[in-house]
Order: sequence, then C-alpha cells, then structure tokens
Amino acid sequence: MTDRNRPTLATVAARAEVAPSTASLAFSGSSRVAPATRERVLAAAAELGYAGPDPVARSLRSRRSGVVGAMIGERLAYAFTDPVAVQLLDGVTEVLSPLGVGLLLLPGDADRQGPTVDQLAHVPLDAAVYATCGLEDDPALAHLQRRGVPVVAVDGPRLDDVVFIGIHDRRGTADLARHLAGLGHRRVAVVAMPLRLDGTRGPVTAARRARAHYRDVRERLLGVEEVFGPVPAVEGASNSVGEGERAGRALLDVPAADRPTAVVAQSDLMAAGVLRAAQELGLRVPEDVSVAGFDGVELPWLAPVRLTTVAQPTTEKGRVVGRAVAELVEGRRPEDVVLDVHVSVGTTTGPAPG
Amino acid sequence: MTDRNRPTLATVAARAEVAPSTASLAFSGSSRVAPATRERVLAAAAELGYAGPDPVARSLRSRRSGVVGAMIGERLAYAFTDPVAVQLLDGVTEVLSPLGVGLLLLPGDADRQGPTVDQLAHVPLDAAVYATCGLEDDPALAHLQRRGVPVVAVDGPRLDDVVFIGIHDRRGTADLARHLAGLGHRRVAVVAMPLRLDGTRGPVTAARRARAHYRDVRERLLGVEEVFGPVPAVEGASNSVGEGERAGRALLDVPAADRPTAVVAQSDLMAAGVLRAAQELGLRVPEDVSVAGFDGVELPWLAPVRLTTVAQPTTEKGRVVGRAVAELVEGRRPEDVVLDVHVSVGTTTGPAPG
DNA sequence: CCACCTTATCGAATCGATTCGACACCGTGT
DNA sequence: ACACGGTGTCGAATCGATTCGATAAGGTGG
Repeated sequence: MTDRNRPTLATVAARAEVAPSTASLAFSGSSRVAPATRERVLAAAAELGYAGPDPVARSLRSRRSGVVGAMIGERLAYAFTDPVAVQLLDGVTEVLSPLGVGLLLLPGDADRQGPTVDQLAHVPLDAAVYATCGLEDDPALAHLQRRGVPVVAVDGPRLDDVVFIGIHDRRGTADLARHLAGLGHRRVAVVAMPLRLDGTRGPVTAARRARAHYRDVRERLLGVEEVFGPVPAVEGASNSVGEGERAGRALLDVPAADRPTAVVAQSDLMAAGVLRAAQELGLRVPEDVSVAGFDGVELPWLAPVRLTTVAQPTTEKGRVVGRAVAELVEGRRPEDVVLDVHVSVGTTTGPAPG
Repeated sequence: MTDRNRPTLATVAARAEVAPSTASLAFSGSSRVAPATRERVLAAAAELGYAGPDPVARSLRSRRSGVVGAMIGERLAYAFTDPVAVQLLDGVTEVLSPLGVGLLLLPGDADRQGPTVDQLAHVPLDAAVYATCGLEDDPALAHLQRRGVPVVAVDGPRLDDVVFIGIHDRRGTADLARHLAGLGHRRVAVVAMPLRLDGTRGPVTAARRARAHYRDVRERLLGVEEVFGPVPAVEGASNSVGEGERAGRALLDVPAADRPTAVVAQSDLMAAGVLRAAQELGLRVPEDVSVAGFDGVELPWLAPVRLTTVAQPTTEKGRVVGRAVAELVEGRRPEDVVLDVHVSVGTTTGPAPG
C-alpha cells in the first residue's frame, strides 16, 4: 500500500548535498559532523518524510536488532492468567524499553511447551528470556545456542552458557514449613504445580518426580520435606485456581483423622483454589485447616482473607532479568542471581487443630 | 561470548563446494536445486553448526522481519490484569505464530499511554497492532505511517490508512439497557472506564466527555443513553476491580431514593468492583440493585454469581486481528471488521425494586 | 548428429544502512 | 612561509543473505 519509493538515507543525503556517510553521522548524533550540516540533513529528511534509518539495515551492520525473545511455555491465555508471569515481564520491559529494546512474545500452544524452532528461525533476536518454560533438552534452546543468541533462564533450568536468575525456592518453602511446624502442624500435604505439562494431575509418585521438568517445582517440594520428611503431594494439571481446588478437594475430602491439618500450595493461585475447596467442604480456615501459598501476588478478590505465603520479589526479578539481558546484548556475561524470599504470614494459617 | 567467526551462508557454501546462491536456494527449499546438492549443503551446515540464514540479513532483502508490534497503552502489569487484553493477544498470536511472525510488546509506562517514538524507531516492524491504546494524534502512530508500517487499530480510533477491528459497542450496550428497561429499571447509572489515562476519577462531565480519548468508552456510554437518555456516569482511573468498587460506592452510598436501581459498568472487571461495593454497603444483588458488565470474561472467583454482561468474542477478535495483520504483511489491504456482541443474562440483574 | 528444451548451478547486483581510513581545508605557532 | 594539528566530509568496503538473468550440462526428438 505505502511502499512505493520510500526515501532512504541516500535520498536524504542527495537532497542535503552530502555523502550518505555524512548523513548517517548526522542521524547517529556523532559530534564529528558540523551542526549546520546536521541541520541541513535533518531538514532534508523532514521534507522527504524520512522516518530515520531503517532498523533492519542498521541491525545488519551493527549486529543488534533491538529484539529480545520471551519464550513462554504455554499459550498466552493460560500463561498470563498467572500474575507472576505478568509481573515478571513487566519488570523486564521496565528495564528494556528505555533502552529501545522490545520483548518478542514467543508462546507455545496447547500441545507444545514453548515456541518451535520454525517460529524462532525467522525472527531476529539479540537475546532470549526463557520465562515460563523449563525444559533442559529443548530443541529451541539448542537452536538459540547455535545461533549464538544468549539466553537468560528464569527459575531454571541451570545450564552452562545460560544465565540463571531465580529465587531461593527451597529455603523459602522450608521457612514456611517451619512456620507451620511451629504452629503444631504434623500432618502436612502439598498441592504441586505441574511437574511437566502433559495434562497429568493427581498424587505425585516417585516415578513422576523423577521425570519432572521444572526445577522450581522440585525445589519447593524438597523445602517442605526438609522439615516434615516425605509428605503426600497432589499435582495439578496447570497452575490455576481450578486445578488448585481440584487438588485441594482430593486432599481434604477424606475422614478428619486422615486429613492434613495444613496444605502448602506451590503458588498463590493454587492456594486460592484450596481455600475454595475447603469452603465447599465446610472446613474453616485456619481453624480446621491451614492453607499457604507461594509468590505473594495481589489477589484482591480474596479480601478480607490474606493468604499466608512465601513472597518473592517478582517485579524486581524481572528487572534483574532485564539488566542481565542488557548486559548480554552489550557482550558482557552477567552473574547468576538468586533472590531472597520471605514468609508473609496472613490469616490462613493458625495453630493445628486438636 | 559466542560470536567469534560464526559460520555464514558463504562458509557453508564453500564447504559444500557450491555457490552461495545455490546454498541459499537449498535453504529456501526451492525445487530448482537438485536433492543431492541440497543434502550436501545441509550436511555442511550441520557440520559447521550453522543455524540457518541470518534473519536480519534475510529481512533486509525480503523486506519482512517477522516482527509485529503490539502497542500497549499502559505498563504490562496493568494492561494484563485485564483478561480482555490477554485473550486478544492470545488470539493474535494463535494466528501469527504458525506463520513465523512474533508479537513485539511495546508497552507505555505510568506516564505515557503508549510506546515512544524512540522505542519504536530502533525496532524492525512489519506491522503494528494498536491494541489497548486509542489516541488519534499519537506521535508514535505518525512515525509508523512515515515508515510505511501498516497499522491495525483494535476498538478504535477510526483513521484513514488504519485497519479497524472492533465490536458493536453501542448496539451491545443498548441491548443491555433494553434488558434493564424491560425489568422496570428507570434510574440507571454508568461506571465508566477511563475516558483518558490521566488518573482522573469521578463524575463524568460534558467537558470531560468532549476530551475523551477512547472511542469504545464513548460508544458504550451512548448505548445506554440511547435507551435511558442522559444518565449519571462515574469514571474510574483505570479499568480494574478496585476502581469499579470506588465508582460503585460513589453511586450506591447515597439515600435509597437517590440510588440507581441498576448500574451498568463498562467492563466486567469494574462490574466485579461494583458488586463488592454493593456487598459492603449491605445491598443485595439483584434485589436491591442490578449490576451488569461488559466483555463476558471468565471471572471464576465470582462464582456462584454469574454476571449479566455484554459478551464479546474476544479471542475471535484477536484472530481477526491476526488475519488482518497477515494480509497487511503480504501487501494486501484487509477490510475493516466489526464483530457482533450479545447480552448474556446472569444472576446479577433482576426486576427493579419497589 | 544437431537443434532445442529442461534442469541445475552460478555471478553479480541489491537490500539500506554503518564505519574506518583517507583527504581536503583552515587556522595557528614559529 | 611552512609544517602541523584538528575538524568536517567523503569513498568504499562491509554486514549476510536473496534473486534474476545467464550459462553450462544433460536429455530428447527428429
């Protein structure tokens, strides 16, 4: 529609009666060009409706595209129901936007847990953030490494040549477990996020655990076990309120003698589901059962209930990721970062009943 | 870190003992290259760890970058609390991902209602989706037009040279208003989404209305007035549950005689806030006051309440946007599309009291 | 056996900028 | 008057592919 003989830098240079190289200097703001000349070039550009140097051509020469990939493990509609994912990306863009770098969404779909190589292959990329996916043997990851695209993995996996930004999943969960132990709880159960995204739900077996994809899920399980030893865990098919409710019901809809006195959910979303399950079963929280989550997200619709949770600095984590990406783009190799978390006691945990 | 002498197509060609042009043909899957030769090239590429043609160089020649911008009106953390925005982008990526096209997030920030020209200028773009922002005199928009980047505007504004994809905002709201009129309501009030993003909240004056930025907000107001004539409207500072609650309280926390018998919120998020406000004021819904929303999003935490709302096909709208973008990228000029909406009656509207 | 057509490969131009070294010009210090 | 340092501009090479027209090789029909 509008592609007929658009002006190029050469056109502008001709009009301003300077060499293309000089015009380029004028646009890059180099001090090696006389102010008067710069004005002339800019004026010529304005007259011609020239919008500035073509980003693609510039990228070719400078080896920077201004595009950073965000590899998302599911389709957007699911991934972004999780406030953690949104806050994370928010932190990333907060740092990257002022640098003229944009985040390119590379979602997977219902079947695949991330973008395919075909999706990646045609797209320019200065770096990639492996955000809500965690496979260690991902063909997409291999592709990026062949291309020399540096990768930042958020919350895992830990790999050579991949910058790791994460949190103390295990320590945080252990602290939470100690809080519960201090309240007298002895029968504790876990509602786990998916160990891998294959639609499985239900009790977590040793075999299942051995095939887990996600480092953080494993670590959060270990944190509870550090305090209580082996505990029953039920996995949801996704990290959502609905699956949390389902898993919660599986754990709570049993004779009182068998019922855990505290349920540790691996995310606030799932914890909200557990609260629902408890409510439907007529169980009072925290009198009959304590419920805790992980993340520390705002769930305003839960009010006046305040969830006991392990709060992580999600937006700050995003900023750290953004800064790591910025360094990588400039050719440096940033350090791995593991951020602190802390237990935030709300109204959903209390003394063990009985 | 890993950028030392990465192989190029020329390297591969040399190794396979063919001309660069032939190697290029081999990768593009052209039928004009002998299968044996293709194999040889691919083998050479594999040996050298060549990841395929450089997307940037390819883009320069083919004038396609595989990147489509998504201009977001606020920072991500706010924009994506709205399920409508997420579903929309989900639909867009559903169509675009298989085409090897990615969505580049171009968010604004707290102050600005969209990305700046500086942010855009360095980034390659085949097209842009003007998603959750709606200014008519946006410098970013002007920049894109100078660059010849085609734009799809979702829900407005309607401009020449910009493809419009929207819904029947006005008709939908009018249908909803008729539903309320049929239930005997006469005193109706509106909780409006921001008319412009300047942090203002409170009663909507004529002056304020004249300076409105967003087409859909205006239209939804007109839809109600089509049935009830001028009605009081209170604007929220953002499209969120909290602002809905605030506006709702402003409307409902008055003597019963002055109180509207029905509140039409311009989004489900804000309607949820109004429900909260009613609850806190001890008003029963729908016995004391009816509440309706707009969008038809899933708000599972509202259960068992089902919101009466104007349901729009958000994901499908996203797909339509995706298809329009795909056409634009291929150089065609797609038609504008206005999608249908329908009133979905839930449990939050009932006969007018008294 | 030759003309002709097809098929596979190649050379060279091109996309639109950036960048480095060369060069011309000007003023200044001796 | 001459050499010199500094400033501003320019030419040409380069980034890494794609693509079109040309060409060579191979095959078929008369």
